[in-house]
Amino acid sequence: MTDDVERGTASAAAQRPLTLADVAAAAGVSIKTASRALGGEPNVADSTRGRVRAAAATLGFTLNSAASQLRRGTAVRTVGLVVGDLANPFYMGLATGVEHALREHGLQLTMASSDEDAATERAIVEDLVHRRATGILLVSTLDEHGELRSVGDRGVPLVLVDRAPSGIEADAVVIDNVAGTTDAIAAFVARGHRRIAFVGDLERLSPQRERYAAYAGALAAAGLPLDPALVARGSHSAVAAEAAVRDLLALAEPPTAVFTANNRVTIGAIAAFRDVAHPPALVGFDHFELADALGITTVGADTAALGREAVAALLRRGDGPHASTTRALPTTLVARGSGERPPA
Amino acid sequence: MTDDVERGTASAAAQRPLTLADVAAAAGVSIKTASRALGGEPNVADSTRGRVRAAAATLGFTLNSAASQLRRGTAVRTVGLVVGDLANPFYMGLATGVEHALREHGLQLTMASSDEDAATERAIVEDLVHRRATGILLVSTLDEHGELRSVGDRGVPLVLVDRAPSGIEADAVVIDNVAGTTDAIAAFVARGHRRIAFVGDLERLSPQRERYAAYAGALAAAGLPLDPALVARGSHSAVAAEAAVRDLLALAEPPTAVFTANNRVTIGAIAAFRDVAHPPALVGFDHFELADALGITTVGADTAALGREAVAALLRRGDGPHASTTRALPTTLVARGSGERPPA
DNA sequence: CTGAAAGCGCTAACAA
DNA sequence: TTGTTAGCGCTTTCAG
Repeated sequence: MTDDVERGTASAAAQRPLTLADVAAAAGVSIKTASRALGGEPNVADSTRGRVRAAAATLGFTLNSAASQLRRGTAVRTVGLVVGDLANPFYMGLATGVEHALREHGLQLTMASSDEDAATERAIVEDLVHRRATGILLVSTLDEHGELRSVGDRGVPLVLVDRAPSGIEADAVVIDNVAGTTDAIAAFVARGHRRIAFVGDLERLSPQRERYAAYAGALAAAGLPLDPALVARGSHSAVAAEAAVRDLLALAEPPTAVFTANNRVTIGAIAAFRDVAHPPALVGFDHFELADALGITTVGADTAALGREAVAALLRRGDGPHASTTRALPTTLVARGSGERPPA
Repeated sequence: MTDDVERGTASAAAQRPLTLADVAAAAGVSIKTASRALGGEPNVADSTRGRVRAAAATLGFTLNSAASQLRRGTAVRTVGLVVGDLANPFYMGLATGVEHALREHGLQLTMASSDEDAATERAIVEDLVHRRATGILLVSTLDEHGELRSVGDRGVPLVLVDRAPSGIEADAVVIDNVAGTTDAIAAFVARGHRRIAFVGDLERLSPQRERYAAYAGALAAAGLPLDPALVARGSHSAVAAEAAVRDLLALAEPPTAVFTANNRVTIGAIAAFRDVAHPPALVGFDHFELADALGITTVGADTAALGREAVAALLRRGDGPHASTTRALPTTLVARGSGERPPA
């Protein structure tokens, strides 16, 4: 090791971390005065403040937030948003709504992705609790949320987003999946479709289960049979969904209408339809920016509103204990052509 | 004070924040043993660890990361990614690449949006510096980056992403905007286009300036005049871009080809073309998921690779000082139909 | 307006 | 395996 040599050089960056004491000494003031000057407190002579700031800049010093937080007993108010996939536009709309709502309350957002992995989710949540976050908004990848009780027990408000709580009393903000799906299937039925396919994402995700159940229910309500050959679940990527839809199209009796249970699956269906002369009718769950340009009929909720509601629930919880609530956001069905095609 | 009275009540939530001492007392061990048990250190009897954990759970205690961080002198290694718009898929691809690269190095990601606002950007960066982040990846909304010198001076490695540094020596990872744009315009020219429009985002963003300059250069190289009527800059939303493109289409001599200088502008152009029988050729900068399904020719870089490169640059910087580098990622032109339409 | 002393909650060092 | 002591860097008293 050549540490000593390196240490010897005069100018280079400080080896020992700088503290307020160093700045105070350099500026010729007491530690407390330096603290006041740098912390933006009043009652410091302008000249003193300038001298301290200059010294800090010269030395390359910055306040240590861990120390000030410890002494103050209160952190910068920060809310954590934990999602499953940073590349999914659904979460991005959510994040945008969350951020704007937080900004109105002077709260900071810090966002992390669990990559739909339970262990990663746990680590992220644990870190937020240790840091005494002002709150946590969680799109949980867990099947069972009992373990999350400890979050609230340790004083950090938690709101589950998009996925309904299971095995726990917790605030949640979700989408009215049943109404949305029922509307979509009913519209198909009204147009005379009788062979309506369902293409979904992973079954363990509660919105997917709700959408599937609503699909089955809507068929039953219309007196239509639920044909297992027309059901494809578990496509967690657009590519997988595309393959699933191709399989449906290759059936001896293909569906005349396809319901895709989230945005990724819808993208897959669009890809699968590309070279098909007379594709089935298509309605997808989740709105997306290019649906308009593509003429794709979608049903879904306002994701930014979902984010705003989640923040509102969090702040309500922070105000004091009360019964847990689950709010379901309404969906709208937006006709853009693909969903209105008649049976072949 | 009525502390004694309050303390006397049995059940309710603690008023005074809990500390390790409370847990240690409840578990009948010393503070240090409690620390070891909860901190996951070795050399604690399993029975002891269990007792301490149970006590902590009962009391609703969790370690205070500010205190442990202060004592340890080192935080959880966290990298901050600051982007301008959480809803832009370009940033989401970037975030995905960043996250995966960080995960390989055991680093955590925390992400925040400046909303393209300079003051917000400053506040976020300042907070990351105070928290002694392991590094900052910044898509800066600032025109001039001189003020960011203090970030590095205070010991936090900084890498500028997507936008070239100005007025500062700093590591940066950008896209080869000149090559990408030149390729796109050259392809138009090779197909016989002579009236090629440029539709861009805000001029103050350096990638936009580079793309515009490359557009002008490519026209000159082909011996074509730069017609100001065919240039529309400053569309920061898809809606604004749509209007700009409509204006171009309404010209007495409309363009036969349109180059859109980023993904948002491309979306606007697609919308503007919707009801047009014979739209001009279109090439857009930035790849996007639905380009395939829509048959839109795009030129762009791999955004996930951009994120990985940014992390690599950050870690290199963290290893020790060296000359600043700017790396430009190569672009590819992907023909999907819209760009290959001949002049009307 | 400025300063001295105390201590926030935790963990590194050293015992035992 | 467990306990004792000291102190991380800052801000809060309380005095000048």
